[in-house]
Amino acid sequence: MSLKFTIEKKLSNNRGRAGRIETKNGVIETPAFIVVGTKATVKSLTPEQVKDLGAQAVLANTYHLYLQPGEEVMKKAGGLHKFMNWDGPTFTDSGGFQAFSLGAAFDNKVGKVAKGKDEIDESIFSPHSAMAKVDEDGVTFKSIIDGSSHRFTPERSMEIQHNIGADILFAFDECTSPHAPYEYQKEAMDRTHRWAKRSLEYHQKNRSSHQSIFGITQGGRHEDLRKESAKIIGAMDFDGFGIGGSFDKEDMHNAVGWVADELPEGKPRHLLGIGEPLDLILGIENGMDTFDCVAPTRIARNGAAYVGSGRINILNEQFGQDFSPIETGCACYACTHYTRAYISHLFRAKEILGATLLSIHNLYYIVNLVKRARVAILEGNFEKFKQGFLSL
RNA sequence: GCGUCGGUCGGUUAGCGGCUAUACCAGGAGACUGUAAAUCUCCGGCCUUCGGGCAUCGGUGGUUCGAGUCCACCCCGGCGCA
Repeated sequence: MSLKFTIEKKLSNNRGRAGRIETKNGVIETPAFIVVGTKATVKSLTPEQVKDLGAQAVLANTYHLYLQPGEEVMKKAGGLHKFMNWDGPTFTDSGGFQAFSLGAAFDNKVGKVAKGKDEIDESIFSPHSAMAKVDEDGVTFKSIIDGSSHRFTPERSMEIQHNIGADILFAFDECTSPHAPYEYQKEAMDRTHRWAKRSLEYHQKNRSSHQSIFGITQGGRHEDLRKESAKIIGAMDFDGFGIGGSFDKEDMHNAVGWVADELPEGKPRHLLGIGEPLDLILGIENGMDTFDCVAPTRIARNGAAYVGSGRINILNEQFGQDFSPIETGCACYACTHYTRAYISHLFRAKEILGATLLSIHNLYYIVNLVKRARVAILEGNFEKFKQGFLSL
């Protein structure tokens, strides 16, 4: 096993812990927010900017890099680190999320996090779309670039991930819709377990020495499924675990806790695709070590910035003549050099620097929120830290 | 002065006798959770008991069951000729 995980300190009254993941390409001090760089780039930022704002690792995507530029280019380039000039640990997601985003989510425009049980609507669920069809052996995708057909199986996803060459890989899974009925959640979960076994076996036979694999647990919003999945995946010989699938917003931290209790304590746990401030704090409290999420960079490109415990839309009329920083007191590059009025102007003028500056701020905000949680755990005042955040 | 083409939301514009007058941009607001996303949604004349109701296409008349659309005159603008 090429990855080393050590726990430095645990919360006395809850599941949270601080630790470190050591990879060939560097250390991740946990809990940590992993920045998403789907196509081997954190959108609108250079790797130096990503590093300077405090990020420790990036996560790219197998589906996207397979389509463009293709695994041969990734391999010839010497792997993801060299190709994108990222000096640090890297992850690749397996393409399993695209089974959802291009499948059940594609036609209905639904997210993986439902706002509450009242929002669940099984009538808008269908397991497939014209863009992604799941069967027992794998997923047939259409290319989002040119519509051509492509086939992912667990073995194929792992092969591509080996060629991309990240440090931490994810087993191929099926992410389902929060609107899927219980029966389908169970079906997708059972299939994900079979795929996990196949992913692991392929990986163990074919991996490069520096590469580790995380298995992904599923189970949607159902406690029995979540626990069952964590038990089964947790018993497999993975280097760490991803917690995937859909959630009830209000119940997410509970679901994460159910899973954490079943997973082996000595291996790292990554909460896939979760990254709103409160979700991060509750996730950490409930035993999650790493996170990734597109939200900080996506909402940045769309003009929103994290401040305090909420958000502002920089395009709002009131910021046009507001010459204060995005957030007073913030130490990020954007806040120490630019005003809301300037960034608002950049967005109105459709100048790309606006996206860059808000991305820097949002990533700094999120990365540092998680770092502060780590420090709080190490210093034994996590509860105070959490209450401080909640009172904002 | 004559001829000609045109005047529809802040701008550009569709509509060429019929039912709810288009679309894009600018403006206002909201959403975004393992990136289909520098994207998407909503608002934008007045009144409303939220079911709707009443307006509106430069102006005034007219033709017609019915006019942004056809006719007459007027106002304004572009172009051409004097």
